[in-house]
Order: sequence, then C-alpha cells, then structure tokens
Amino acid sequence: MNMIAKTHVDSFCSTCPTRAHCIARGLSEADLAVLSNCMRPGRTLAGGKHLFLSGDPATHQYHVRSGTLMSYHNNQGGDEFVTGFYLAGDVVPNFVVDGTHRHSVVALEHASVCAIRQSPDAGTLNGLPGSVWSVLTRYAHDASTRALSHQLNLKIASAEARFAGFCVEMMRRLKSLHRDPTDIPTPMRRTDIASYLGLTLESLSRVMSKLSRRGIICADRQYVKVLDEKTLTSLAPHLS
Amino acid sequence: MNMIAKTHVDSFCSTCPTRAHCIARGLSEADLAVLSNCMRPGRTLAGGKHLFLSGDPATHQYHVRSGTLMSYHNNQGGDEFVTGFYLAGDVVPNFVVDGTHRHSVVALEHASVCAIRQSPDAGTLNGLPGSVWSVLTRYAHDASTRALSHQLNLKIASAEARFAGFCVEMMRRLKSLHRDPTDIPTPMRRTDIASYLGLTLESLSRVMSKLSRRGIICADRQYVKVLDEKTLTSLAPHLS
DNA sequence: CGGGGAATTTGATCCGAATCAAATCGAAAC
DNA sequence: GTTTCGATTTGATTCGGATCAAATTCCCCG
Repeated sequence: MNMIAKTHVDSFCSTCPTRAHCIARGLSEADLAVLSNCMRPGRTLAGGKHLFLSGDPATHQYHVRSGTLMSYHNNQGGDEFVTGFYLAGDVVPNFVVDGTHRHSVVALEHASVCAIRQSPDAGTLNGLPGSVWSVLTRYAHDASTRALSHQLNLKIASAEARFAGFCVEMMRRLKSLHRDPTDIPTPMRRTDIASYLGLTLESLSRVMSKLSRRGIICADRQYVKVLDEKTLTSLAPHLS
Repeated sequence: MNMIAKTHVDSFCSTCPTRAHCIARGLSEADLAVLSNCMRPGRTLAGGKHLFLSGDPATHQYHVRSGTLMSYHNNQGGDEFVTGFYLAGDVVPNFVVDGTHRHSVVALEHASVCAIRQSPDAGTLNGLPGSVWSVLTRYAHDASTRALSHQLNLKIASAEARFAGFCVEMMRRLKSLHRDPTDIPTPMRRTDIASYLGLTLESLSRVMSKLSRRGIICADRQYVKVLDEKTLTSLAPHLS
C-alpha cells in the first residue's frame, strides 16, 4: 500500500500556502511547530493517482494542501458513486468500516495532502495520552462514515431501496449494541423517517405497506419488526 | 443556552453500559480514567427536549450514552429536513459554520449524552498542546459539516436546485481560498458531477444547457463561469 | 488538416415519486 | 364509551427525471 511516501520534509505548515485556510488556520507559529510533530510529511500525487483505495487499511486522516481530489464508492452491485470533491484546505472524510477504507480517493490533477496518523507514533504526543488521541480521531471517523453512508442511500432513486437501506442501517447499529436487530424501535414519526430519506410521507407509507403485504416487515407505530431480513437486505444492494 | 447541565458526576465511562460500543471502546481502565478528565459529565434529556438548537454556539462534541436523538435542519425557505437519528454509542455529527450549529438536535425519548469540549479546559490536557486538540476536533467538524451539507442537497428533488447547490458550495470554498468564485474549475468529468449529485449524465447536461441559455452560467469542459451569481444562488434556497 | 473515439448534448418516451384529495386509524381527553 | 384531532393510509393524477436512442462536439494523434 505504501500509504505515506517517504518524501523529504522541506516546508511544512509554516511555509504552506494553504495555511490560512486549512484545519490549522489561526494557530500561532509555536503551535504550528508543535503540530508539525504530529503530522507526516505531505504526500504529492500526480493527476489520476490514488491517495488510497477502497479496502486499504485506514491509518491516517488527510487534508488537502493543494490540487483537487475526488472520492468515490463502488458497491458490489457494480455501480459507482462519487461521494465528494476536495480542494485546498478541505478535510478528506473517512469512510471506514472495520478499520478499512470504504471509498477510494483519487487526484484529479497534481495534488498534495497532509496526513495525521490515527494512532500516533510514540514521541509525537508531547504528553498527550494515546486514549484521548484515539477518541478524538474516532469522532472524525464515526461522524463522516455515518454521513457518507447515508449519502449513498439518498442517491438511490427508488423509495423502496431507501427504506430498506434505513432498516439495514438500523439493524447494523442494533447488532453492534447486542440488541435484537429484527426489532427496530421507531420513536420518531413517519414524517421524520420520510424527511430523513428524502421522500414524502405518502411514498414512505406506500413502501411500508407493500413490504408488509409481502410479509417482509410488520410495522407498528413504535416498532418495525423485520420478518424477512434476507429479502430486506437484498433490497438495499447499494450499501456494500 | 446552558449547554452543559451541572449534574453530578456519578458514573462515568467505567460504569457506562454503553462503554463497549461508544468511541471509547477498547480502552483500558487506566485510559478511561485519563479520558474522564477530558469529558464533561453526561447530560440527560427528557423526550422532546433539545440538546442544542440551530444557531447555538458550537462548543462541544457529543456522543450518545443512552436513548435516541434526532437532528434536523431548517433552512430559510421554511422546510425542514431530518438529517439523522442517533442511538447509544453514536457520535452526533457537528454541522457547524462560523462557530454556530446549523442543525438542531432533539431527544426522541429519555436520553443521555457525553460531551467533550471543543476547546478543552486548562488543566484537563495533561500536557497536550491545545493546537493539537483543536486540529483534531476540527477534523471531525469539517468532515461532517461538509457531508451533512451535501445530504441536504441530495434531498432536493430538483435537478436544477442540486446543480445550483453544487455551484454555490464550490463558490463558497473558492471564496474562502480568496480565489475568484465565479470561475469554478471542473477538472472532473460531467459523469462525476452527475454521480456526485445523484443525477444522470443526461439530466445534468440538460440543466447546464438551460442555465447557459438563460445566461446564468457559461460552461466549458474545464470551467463553469458564473455570470449571474445572484440568480444561481437563488436556485439553491435549501443551502441556508 | 483530417480521422477516430470518447465525451457531451439533444430528442422521445416511460415510469415512479410528488402532489392533491379523501378516507381511516389511534391515542388522549372528556 | 365516545369525541376529537392529529397521524397514517389509500386513491387519482401530474410532473420531472430516467431511460433508450441518436446526433454532435471535442480532443488527441497521426
């Protein structure tokens, strides 16, 4: 994978042209010096080259120093979705499940990025407990992973697929909490679910009625009981 | 605002039922103790109560300890979009522009959350330079803000509004880089933009042709020149 | 300068979700 | 138990984007 090319460390934050607009904006010279200890040398990419590929282990968090990057996700169904474009100063969002990237990032033109390690090297922490570091980086991972996953769901035109995606997503979370995934609690209103899925209340209702008639779910005001998890999952092929 | 209720600090991570599933998962007892110094006492919310409202200053990052929360965004157009649901262990994404929240978060049922300060209190850092802390938290802010903004764009059905939203978003970034916002570089293919917007290549092409005919933009393979920024912005009313 | 192939635009038709409208269900109050 | 109002379901129609198809433009290369 060779995620971080061992290029030379010449100019870092203090000489960076993007300094005023990146996540390190507003820091003093002294702070920048400290920060440099936690950052890795910027990596440069020729247009068309990948920063990382879907499936690579997620070890760093990146932000753009110059150029333009693009991220895209390919599901097993074969279709590909572009999930974002990134200019100088932008953070490249992490879409990580089980420690590996779930989207690929490619340079659209000559570009360079800065990197910060998910698990910092010993010695770079200046006294910061590793636990605090890892929790802070997990914030960034978790929030963007969830948001990107939902983005994919919204790009699916079919109302049925969107609702199935919602159920699959909820089931995943319930599983991770060791709760029964086939009992999806719905303390929110139908209107809220519809709004979340970018559908009208009526469309959502129709989809739910149809799935109920087909014996795939059984909906109640408080719960959605999943009767046929396999079929329901197959209706949301876009979620990898 | 009283964002953090001064409730008593009884049980923290070490006695938390969600401990195994939250962002602090996998940490040792010793690490949890260190982490507790950086965390604020959990806040409990009755169903229907807000964790924060759109417009409140963004001072903390939250994750859910128990219960269910919902986030929603209301733009000036008056319509409201639900942006997410959060269960125990989930990170509540920050949608922050200029230091204030751009979405509201409400408890759907009795819930409790843990909070970590954006700017840590002196004394909680154990020697950690504040710069590193703020950069790490900005990663989380920036990534989820961008993703949530795009989510809103995808919920807009109209192809025209989506493309306008894309342009507005790009213009914002160019402005923050002090580059000419009316010259949007497009090093990506039309297919990529269409995929990003959840449209077909043909629909995107039609929209761009129409806006060109109306004299609002002038598109080239490499650039989109914005001729009438005001009108273009008015076509994307969903982006606040 | 001309040829070839990919990228993009334009056209015609179809389909599914939005919209408008009305009926039914359900929980809380009386 | 009944009333009542909001939440949800169901129905009929409309509209916009997807799809299928074809023309055109733009580059790259010889």
